[in-house]
Amino acid sequence: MPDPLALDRQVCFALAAASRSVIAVYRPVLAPLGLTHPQYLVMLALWERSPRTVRDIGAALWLEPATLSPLLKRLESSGLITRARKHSDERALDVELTDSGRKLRAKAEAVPGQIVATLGLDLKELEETRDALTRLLQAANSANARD
Amino acid sequence: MPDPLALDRQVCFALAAASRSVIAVYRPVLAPLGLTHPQYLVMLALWERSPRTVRDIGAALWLEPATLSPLLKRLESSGLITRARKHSDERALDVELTDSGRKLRAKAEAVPGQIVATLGLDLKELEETRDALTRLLQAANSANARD
DNA sequence: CAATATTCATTCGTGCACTAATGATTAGCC
DNA sequence: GGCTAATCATTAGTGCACGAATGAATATTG
Repeated sequence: MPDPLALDRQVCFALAAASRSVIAVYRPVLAPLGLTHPQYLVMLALWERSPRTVRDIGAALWLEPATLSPLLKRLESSGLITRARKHSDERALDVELTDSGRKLRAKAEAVPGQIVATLGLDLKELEETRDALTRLLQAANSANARD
Repeated sequence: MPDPLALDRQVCFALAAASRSVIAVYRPVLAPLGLTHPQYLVMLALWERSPRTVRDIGAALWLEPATLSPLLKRLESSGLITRARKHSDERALDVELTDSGRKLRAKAEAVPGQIVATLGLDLKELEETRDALTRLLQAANSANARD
């Protein structure tokens, strides 16, 4: 009878460790862009659509506004975004790309290829893993919403 | 032509978001045990073998000593472990379970089942995802060791 | 055996990430 | 129109997580 508490049988351990380790692969790749990994994800969200509110970005990335608030200030002081209250609703904050922020996209386009090459994994397997993770994310989000 | 920077195509996003969201599922389950998720992983490592040094635990969990040092102090003040210099090598620190720490294992045995039930996912798919993540972890660790 | 290098844990500084509390603004309702 | 409730971002507080620097102890090497 296998031990259900064995470390190498835990999904949560494989998940947490893989997440940290893959982010570590991104670190030297993103450093020349002046971005951390969470900042990179925010930029991906803004390259898809800008301006967006803090809440909207949080919904896309599954991050709390409390997490984004200081992060966005750092992106602002890096000159990649602007932060300004929405005219139609003074509670909300419009986060918008600057020219510099838009320009950064060209450099970022090389990132995914570099990561895949560094990992040295089959692209097909990588995409299957991503889809499995997306299903897991949905299941976990449903569970968290139920509580 | 699909956009390679689209958020929902990024493995790193699915990975990071799933990791955070699954840990959020653990939170209410671990709270009655007085443990955070990283603390839970350290306890798993110690239930497999005790005493262990900081470095040894770090190697098992892929965590830096700088991360573990304060975490272990918190586990010590919770009364679950003891911290003492090794006699054979005064540089190293022996981390050892207390009676209270050993006893906690009984309660922890219910955790994996609760999580799987809450996620409501097929156990077989979950194990396949775990194995895919383990391969990804190894690939990322190899890449990080190469730099 | 003595100088040097390595190893181990810790501390410091920075940056997430979450919960709970706060304050400002808007929406809903009588 | 004014009360109440909901919504939005921010702040405070706690706990990871990492790189770099530190200091103590052990290995290694000339």
